[in-house]
Amino acid sequence: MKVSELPPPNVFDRLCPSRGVLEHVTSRWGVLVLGALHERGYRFSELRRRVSGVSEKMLAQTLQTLERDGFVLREAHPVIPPRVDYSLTPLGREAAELVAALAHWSERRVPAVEAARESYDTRTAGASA
Amino acid sequence: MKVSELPPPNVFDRLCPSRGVLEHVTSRWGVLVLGALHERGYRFSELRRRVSGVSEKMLAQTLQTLERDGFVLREAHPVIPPRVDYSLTPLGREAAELVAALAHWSERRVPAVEAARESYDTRTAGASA
DNA sequence: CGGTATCCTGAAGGATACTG
DNA sequence: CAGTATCCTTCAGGATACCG
Repeated sequence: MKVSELPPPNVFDRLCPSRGVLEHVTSRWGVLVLGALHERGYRFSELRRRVSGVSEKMLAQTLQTLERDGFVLREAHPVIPPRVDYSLTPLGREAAELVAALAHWSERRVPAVEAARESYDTRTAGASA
Repeated sequence: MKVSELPPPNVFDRLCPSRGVLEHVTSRWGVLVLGALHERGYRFSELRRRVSGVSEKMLAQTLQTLERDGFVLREAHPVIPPRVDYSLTPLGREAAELVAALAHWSERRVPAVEAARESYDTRTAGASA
């Protein structure tokens, strides 16, 4: 007998598991952690400095989620003081490639976006007067 | 005289404008709206059905943000009943390409992620016993 | 150093009602 | 139909304190 026919994954479907995967990868800190680890491996505190603005709590939480999803490899070394290295798995590298492309695009397009905002604000100004 | 030397945009910097651009593009509903509009233009209520789970309020708010950033073109037709068409600008299409790639990747990798989660949960089970 | 546990606040976001 | 306005709830996420 054949395996049951599952509906094809569809991120636009609220209940599809792919929606959750996408949300983890595009989460506020997930994007930046993947982007950073795409450069190289980092220790916890290095990563905390690299991803400016992230709290210890959110970094730990984000790393756990990414590790559980199979994107991040966590290596704890039993030394004193403790040392934990984080890096990407092959699966995580795939995600990080795409995310890094988006990050670089955002950096490159800042001027265009700022121009669009100014234009929008001008057009919209006093519309409610 | 030359224009002032601005630091190169860097998403890892909490204060860099590119961080905000990236956050708009990767926001919960922004990703899906860009992904949907990448397929074709949509009317408001069509879009609301396409992006399952989004509320009227969040869809309107997301569209406004994306329009202001120059990603989305809004065309209101003065007819009764009202009709508004949304589509991507050239800039928005660039973002949507990248976002759509990420969305499709998420759909394709669901099995790998689910396997990783199961493995993680098994490894982790009873670790606190 | 690399976390976890607890508490607490603000902002995201849903439900509902109303309008052009 | 395509919103806006209002209210209310939930929860992401920051601050702090503590542990292995």
